[in-house]
Amino acid sequence: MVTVKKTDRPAEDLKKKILEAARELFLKHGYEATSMRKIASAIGISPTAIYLYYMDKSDVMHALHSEGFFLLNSRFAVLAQVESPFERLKAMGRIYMQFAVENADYYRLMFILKEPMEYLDNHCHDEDWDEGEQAFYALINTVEACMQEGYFKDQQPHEAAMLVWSAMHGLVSMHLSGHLEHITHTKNIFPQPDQAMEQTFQSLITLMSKR
Amino acid sequence: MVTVKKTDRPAEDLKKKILEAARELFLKHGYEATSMRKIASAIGISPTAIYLYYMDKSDVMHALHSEGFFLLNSRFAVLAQVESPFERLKAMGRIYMQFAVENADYYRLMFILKEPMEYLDNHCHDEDWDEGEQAFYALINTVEACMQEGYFKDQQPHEAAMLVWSAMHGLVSMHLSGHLEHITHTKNIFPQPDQAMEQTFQSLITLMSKR
DNA sequence: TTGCACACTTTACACCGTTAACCTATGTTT
DNA sequence: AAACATAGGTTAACGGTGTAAAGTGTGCAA
Repeated sequence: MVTVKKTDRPAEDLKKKILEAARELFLKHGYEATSMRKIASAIGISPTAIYLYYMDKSDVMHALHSEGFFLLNSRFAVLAQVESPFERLKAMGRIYMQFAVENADYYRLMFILKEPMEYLDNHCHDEDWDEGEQAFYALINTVEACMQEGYFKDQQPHEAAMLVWSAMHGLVSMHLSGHLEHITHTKNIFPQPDQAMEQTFQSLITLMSKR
Repeated sequence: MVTVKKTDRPAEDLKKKILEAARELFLKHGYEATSMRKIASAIGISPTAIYLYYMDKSDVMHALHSEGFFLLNSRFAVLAQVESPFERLKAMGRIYMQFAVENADYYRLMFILKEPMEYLDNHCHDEDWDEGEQAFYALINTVEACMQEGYFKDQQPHEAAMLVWSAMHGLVSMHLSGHLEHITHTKNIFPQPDQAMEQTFQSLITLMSKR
């Protein structure tokens, strides 16, 4: 028989439904509020049925983890349009920042929570982080191009790239954790506390602009 | 009777014992592995007895949170010896980095985990974060002094200070989460992956050195 | 002696991730 | 057709979590 089987893989069908339910719960209520039991009841199956398709909770979350990197890289795609290296670097930072704010839970899963990282360590297939590494390579290349225009003098490309990433991650994660707002709101340090992240980002650009 | 009562405040005595047990468990096994039941059994009381002295788990953890800030500020004390503003800034960064590495769990509790922050928001006594804000003021002052020597040109002190803190926090938290090592080890980007954090720190100093 | 308040325990509830055992419908082999 | 095997679930259970409510014993005051 050569006809396409309707129910070729009902299994994979349920796997998708599980992931969809997990994503919906995760994006609505965050990591910890997304339990195996809730995922299961959302699609009307028993909690243990999930274990037929995923090894454990961290495996489910890892699937979302990968989705996040795909999303981020999709956003980075527009950077190909930006010719000037330094402008590209700035745009990259802005996209990164926007992604983190608009997809806070994804960001936490990708860069802050340790569970997906532990999954990678335990099940040791590194190809899953390829999307992440790919983005980092793009950053290094952009930094390298900036150096040819006189930026980041006396620096190594990979070190400068890591520095930029660190600064952006630090800024963004302090915003997401509430520490940034806590500091900027309680005392009269920042004239416009609401724009603390934006202003700090500008400050980074100013610092990097020096040649 | 004017004699000193032996059991003047057995209550506060037990409160201390609870905190000691919590600290020991926390520093040995981390936040999540420190449960109310384990704390209780460590000192031979029932789990619910803790609730006579602390509102909930986040309250207990908040006590350790405060300890962490006290510890960090103690380390910062030596900075008074450093006269040169820029040298002081560098030393501040190094101390911050060392503190994070040597007291990873404290650092997570202070700057990454959201539970202690939620406690502050819910129980709204801001004086607890004073130690944290104090440290940030010290950073602003140091940055301001650096500016008088020509550093951080075209920047606002509070913005530059926030930038420095963001960069340090980003660097340190990516180290603690394992992301930094993951990136630097898997591919041959960094010649000496083990010193990735140190080298990125140096890169920050190089960037800040420009006047 | 009675009564009461304090300090703590016991019990209980509603969750959690995960394992092991069980069921049942479908399809295949004998 | 009858027996069997397997896929694709289920139910029950274990050991854990934070926390609320009710119960208990002891010391002290009236």
